[in-house]
This record gives sequence, structure tokens and C-alpha cells, in this order.
Amino acid sequence: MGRSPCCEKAHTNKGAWTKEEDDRLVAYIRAHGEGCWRSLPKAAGLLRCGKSCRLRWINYLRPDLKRGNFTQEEDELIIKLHSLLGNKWSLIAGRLPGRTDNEIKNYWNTHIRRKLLSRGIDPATHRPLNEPPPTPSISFKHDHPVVSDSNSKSPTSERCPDLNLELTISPPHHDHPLHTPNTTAVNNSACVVCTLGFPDNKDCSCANTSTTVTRYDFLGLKSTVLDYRNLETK
DNA sequence: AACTACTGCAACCGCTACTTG
DNA sequence: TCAAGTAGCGGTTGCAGTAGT
Repeated sequence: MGRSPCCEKAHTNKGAWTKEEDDRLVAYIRAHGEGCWRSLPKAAGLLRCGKSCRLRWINYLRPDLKRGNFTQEEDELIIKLHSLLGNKWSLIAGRLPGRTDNEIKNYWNTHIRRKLLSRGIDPATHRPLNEPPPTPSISFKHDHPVVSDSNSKSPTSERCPDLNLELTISPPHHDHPLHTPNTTAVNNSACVVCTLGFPDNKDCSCANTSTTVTRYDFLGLKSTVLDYRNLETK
């Protein structure tokens, strides 16, 4: 058998946190540190779910949080990172010290989305709104399937008419990469996660795959086109 | 002043990968 | 090995504050 449930939902508070609850949580974490969210509410004398405590601390109470408006630089960085990573808010937040994934997600949905739309850019694809979305197709002529970004019909797309992977995180197609199109095994070059400064991240593909990547300098970031096997199609 | 519509954000929900017993 | 719990993530919702009429 596993462990006992994380909390008794019948005896937990919900909704907005009170000042007293905040103070208790902050005092407890200052004394004991982060971690073991399951036992924290009881130990801290809070009628809250551990999950709720974790969220409150991470998104609101952490002392290193930067409150206030986003700067123009942060704006641009979020847009660049989103074009590369998609809705990976925690990864994006990792590149913005003092900002949380929830804060960035909210800011994206309320400000940046609108900003991009007003510029005629699709916030989901980072392409012009009037440009038809690319239809990825997969070729099996190599040892491994290769995703190509093309609207033209291929024999494969005819063979697999229902296969639409909705792949959107690669940078726009670039005929002439700024750097030598160095398509090598990852063992010899960085994956996108490492390139963005997230070594040892769970999304890092360096250590455990034989993925091929091509590196570009997209939007000023040393970006990477991933082999389709690394893409998440959520 | 009162009502309605809109906006922004904190918090919740549900899912998944990982861990534990 | 596997079932169940935990932590963390992303999507969604609820509500307070503000603007418009």
C-alpha cells in the first residue's frame, strides 16, 4: 500500500489567504525551510492543503519575489522564450529571476497575447495571423522519421492524412542558419534546455537520448531545432 | 449613485512523472 | 513489480477592483 492522503479536504480552508495564515506559513518556512508540503500544514497549524501552502509560498510569499510591473526587457524575453518553449511557464520563469510561473502565465494571457495580436502575430505560433499554420509531415525515407515544416503535399502526408502533430515550438523556418547547420548527435552539442541555461533539467535531452539537433541563432537566442521525439504534443 | 461589463490576478483543479512502501 | 501518494505543472475559474454608461 502507499501512503496516507495528503490532506483531509473536509477540514481544509479554501479561497483567499488571511494575513494570519500567511504569517504562520512564512514563520514555519523560515524556521524549518521549504519541503515536505504534506506535513507542513499540520506542523504549521494551518487548515490548508499542502498543495495550497506550496502555491501560496511560491507565488506570493517567497522573499525573493520581484513584485510590480514587468519591464520591456522582461516582456521581450518572455516572448522569445515562449516562441521557443511554448507554454512551459516554469522553464520561462526560470530565466526571469523573481518571477513565478503563475505570474508569467497570467501576464502572458492578459497582456502579451493582446500585444502580439495587435501586432498581427498569432501568440500561439508566433507567426503572422494571416499566414496559414505549417502542416508538419513526417518522412520515413531515413532511419528515423523526419518532421518537415511544409505546406506542400508529401507522399507521407497522403499516406497518413490524419497525422497532425501540431508541432509549434521550433523557430520559424530558416534556409540559412546563422551558424553552420551543425546537425550532430546531442552528445556533442547542447540541447535546447541546456542552451537556455537549464542543465540537469528533466526536459534536458542531452543525457538520455540520441536526438539530433540543429542550432540557430533565433531572435538573438542560441536556439535549437529539436528532433520530433523531444517535442511534447500536449 | 447604481448598475453592468471588463480586467487582472490569486487560487483551485486535474493531470502527469516520479517516489515510496 | 505495482498500487498509491507526492510534487509540480499548466489550464481554468472566481472574485475584487475599475471603467464605462
